[in-house]
Amino acid sequence: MKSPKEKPAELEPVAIPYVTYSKLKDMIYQGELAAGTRLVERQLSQLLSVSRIPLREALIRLQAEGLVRSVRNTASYVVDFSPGDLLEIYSIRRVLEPFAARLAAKHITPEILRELRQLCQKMTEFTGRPADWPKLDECDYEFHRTIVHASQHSRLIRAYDMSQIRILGRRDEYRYLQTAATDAMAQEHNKIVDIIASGNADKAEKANYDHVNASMQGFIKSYRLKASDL
Amino acid sequence: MKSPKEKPAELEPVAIPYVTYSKLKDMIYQGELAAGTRLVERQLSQLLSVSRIPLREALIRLQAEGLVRSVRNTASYVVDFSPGDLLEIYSIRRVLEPFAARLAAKHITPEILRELRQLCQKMTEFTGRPADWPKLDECDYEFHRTIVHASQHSRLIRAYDMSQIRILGRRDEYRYLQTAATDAMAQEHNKIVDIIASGNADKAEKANYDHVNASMQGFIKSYRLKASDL
DNA sequence: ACCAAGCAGATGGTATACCATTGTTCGTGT
DNA sequence: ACACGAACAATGGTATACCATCTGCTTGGT
Repeated sequence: MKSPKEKPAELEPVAIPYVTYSKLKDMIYQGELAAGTRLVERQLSQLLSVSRIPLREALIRLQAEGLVRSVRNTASYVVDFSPGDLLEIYSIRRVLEPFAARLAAKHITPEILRELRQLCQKMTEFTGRPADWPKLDECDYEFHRTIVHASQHSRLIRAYDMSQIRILGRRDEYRYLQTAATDAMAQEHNKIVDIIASGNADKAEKANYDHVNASMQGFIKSYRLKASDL
Repeated sequence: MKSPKEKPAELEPVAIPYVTYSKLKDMIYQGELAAGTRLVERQLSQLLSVSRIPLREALIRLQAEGLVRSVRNTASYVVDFSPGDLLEIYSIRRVLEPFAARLAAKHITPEILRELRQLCQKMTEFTGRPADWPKLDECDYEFHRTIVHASQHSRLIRAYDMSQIRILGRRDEYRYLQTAATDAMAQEHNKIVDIIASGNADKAEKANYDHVNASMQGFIKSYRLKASDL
């Protein structure tokens, strides 16, 4: 029960540096802070109504995560992602996600399963409608991220979260997506959930590999990249 | 050529927060800061002759890297690694390193190759001598880390560096190592280098997988763990 | 007209000081 | 004797201020 006397102010139940970090991260992924933007500390701290200390902590975290690049005694910049970077991201996904799917198949719970099915359902609302493809990509990211977290493998989760995978949905390379491809993607997601639900680790691993690989090959084709290095 | 007039002091050519971070990291991996140690900021900053600001930056980085755990408004502690954690580390190695070996086989240069052979050579000095097995483990780590860096895959490198893989050499679980096993390990390293030198990506991937898997199985056996989850 | 040196403003880096929170100890009342 | 609470000590969190460095512009000389 609450104490009868009023609490003084209940200042900030969550840590200021964390919300600052989250806000900046969202601003970057939402494109509000475009690639290459110079991040001026005093300016940003004023914008977010915090002082420079917690702001700097947020920047350090973003730097560790590879979203911000800092030049000593000069400035920090929002990193830019080249097609080569995106290929790197696809290739690391192709390594991490199948393993995550394997573990998820072993640790799956009804709650997570329900969450995954909801994300699948939500995704079907956006298929076939080009205008909604950014939302579809966000949905795609959430789906795979959920599987990774379901792996309960802390280092795998950290590796995943530090790989800027979410940026794939921020690019306009979904121009290679065809209406049919979005439907296929949704169906593949359903298939992956079914396999995870069945507990078959080997099949889950392969299904997730094939799924990512398909996206990656589409991306390569769309950008006419050479994939021989990966 | 140097300027004729004396430079004032040439204060700190490298960033203070970075050397602080490096020093703390080494102290943790060398066991100088044991698992569970409470890290008191004022105390540590005095010990390392820096102020709290750069020290805190170092702590933030270590926290992001998973070597330090911070409790809000209370303290930071050096993390402790359970056998389950070590198993996690082996399992993530088994995912990351084969991919790294695959890429290394494609990007290998004579310089890197020479470095790898040197590390192999250095390792043979320690095989069969139980007293030197900690050094051998450090050598082992350097070897695999070099391959990972040779992959030239920035996200893979970051994932690897954030997975506390070096801690495997800090544990005393090399009690499962037999003299014969250390020789086998050195020979496997040589074999991996040869395969990478040959440029055969598939074989390099498999060789590295088998190598890590062997260590992992030895560890599982030694600790009587169940490996079914991984 | 162009280049270089230096000056001034902007900005990141760090030290200090103060605030907030937590944990502990000591004292008081039942 | 025990339990509760109040004050204090220790310590992490943050704001402010100052220092160092970099940048760009201005000015003076060739």
